[in-house]
Amino acid sequence: MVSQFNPHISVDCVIFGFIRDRLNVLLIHREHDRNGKKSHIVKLPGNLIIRGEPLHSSAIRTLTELTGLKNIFLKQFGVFDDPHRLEPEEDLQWLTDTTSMQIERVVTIAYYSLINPDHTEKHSPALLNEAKWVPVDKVPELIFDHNQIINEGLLALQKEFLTEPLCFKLLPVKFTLNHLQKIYEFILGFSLDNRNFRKRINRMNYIVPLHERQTGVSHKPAQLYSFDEEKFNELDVQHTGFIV
Amino acid sequence: MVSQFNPHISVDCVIFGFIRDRLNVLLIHREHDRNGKKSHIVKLPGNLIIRGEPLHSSAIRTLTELTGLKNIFLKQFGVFDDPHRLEPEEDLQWLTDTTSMQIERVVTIAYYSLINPDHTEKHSPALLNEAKWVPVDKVPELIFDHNQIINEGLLALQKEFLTEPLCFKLLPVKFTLNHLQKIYEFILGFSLDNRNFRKRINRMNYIVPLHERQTGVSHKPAQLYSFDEEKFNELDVQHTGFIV
DNA sequence: CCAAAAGTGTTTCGTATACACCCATGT
DNA sequence: ACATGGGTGTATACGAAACACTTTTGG
Repeated sequence: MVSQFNPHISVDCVIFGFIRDRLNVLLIHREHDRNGKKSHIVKLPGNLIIRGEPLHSSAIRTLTELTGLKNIFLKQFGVFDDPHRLEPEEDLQWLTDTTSMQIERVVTIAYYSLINPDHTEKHSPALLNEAKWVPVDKVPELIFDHNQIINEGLLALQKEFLTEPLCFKLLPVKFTLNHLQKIYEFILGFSLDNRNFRKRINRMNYIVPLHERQTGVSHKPAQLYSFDEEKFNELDVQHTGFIV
Repeated sequence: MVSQFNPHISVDCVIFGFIRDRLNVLLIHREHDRNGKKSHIVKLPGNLIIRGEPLHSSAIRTLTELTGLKNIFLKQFGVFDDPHRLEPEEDLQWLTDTTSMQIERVVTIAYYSLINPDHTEKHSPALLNEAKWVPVDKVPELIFDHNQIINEGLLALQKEFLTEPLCFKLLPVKFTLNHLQKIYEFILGFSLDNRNFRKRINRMNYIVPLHERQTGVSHKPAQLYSFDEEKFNELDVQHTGFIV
């Protein structure tokens, strides 16, 4: 029987979500028994592609299984092809065991994805079992080159955050300006002046104040805003330096 | 006998060079006979990778064979994986004929490269025969999805041109400011005010005037400049908006 | 009334933009 | 002397940066 998988190419996803003022990544934790020897592996969500499957579909498949979300933002940011990336031997063994395939070399295409964890299907079996949110600055040692993939994904994200309106993928539809600012500060790694930040935002007519305020907070409730994507796209200005 | 090639993964290179105020791409022209039927194909430089070969090495191999250049700037910008990208049938036939391999599906990793055509080995056999410089706005119909690859490479180049000092890869070591400006204008697709452009350049202490001027031109000879990469790297400023 | 976060204005400085003419060289 | 591209200065306007206190709510 010929396997449904293409054993030469895989897709890995770095899924970012912002939880309590910190950027987190979704990681898969798995126990593995081999000849009675137990090992615990932590890895990025991802899989060998199915024969004839577009890479993008493979990534979507992985994400939907994990989060129950449709319409996920995905961005291909790199290719990891080191011929020795599947070492050490025991990690490769895990892969051959779980796929039951002879694996020679796998080139993986890496995507990052931005989601709002509040929107995920909290009771998806994957999220309850294997998948866990981990702050980006507390990622443990992962299998293969997955630590490197996260690092490069983060760099790509930081770079594109400067010029594309990616922040709204991490935010709820209705958000406060301070929440927006926190996301920028964390991802760019430096802090912004609150007054100047708000002045910049006010100049952007595609970030629109709603007739609505926060509720249930024990302090002055903040004005809620939303992102008007249509208005944003109308401006065909070159977005060099979005926000900052 | 097992082929040396990995029939699942290839590398294609979009090689840009600036010739007479225009951006050009290096394309491979090849005649192909099949059962007495001749066809003429035009394609990007690129190949199936060799088993166990890093992608970057494969790209370098292709480029060095073509241009005789060492130390070539290469940037991976995309992955082309459409399961049907090798259609139509006759194009796929060309590939199976020339590789003598059974080809199922090939995912290609695309790189762009920036070179100064003056530095290429003019008498390299490849440049004399198959390879030809073609202005980017006059690229003919290419095999497979190679037109799309060029288009996306150009978009990636335009984007990165705004934030990285890529221009110097296209220029000779000693260049004039007007030459630099022409490159920006062509690649970004709009024109720049000469006086304001020079003012910006003057503020960059890593673009240094030499004690040397142009010779052999029938007009006022221009001041020559060079790029001081060390000085540039010392500034760890965020280069949002390099030049423009 | 206290804690906690929201929200607000002014000044200073630097850079972006717009714009038109003279200069040095080869032929 | 003319053709060709090289090279220069000023005035205006807008946005970036720096900076500290008052407001509104829930507990």
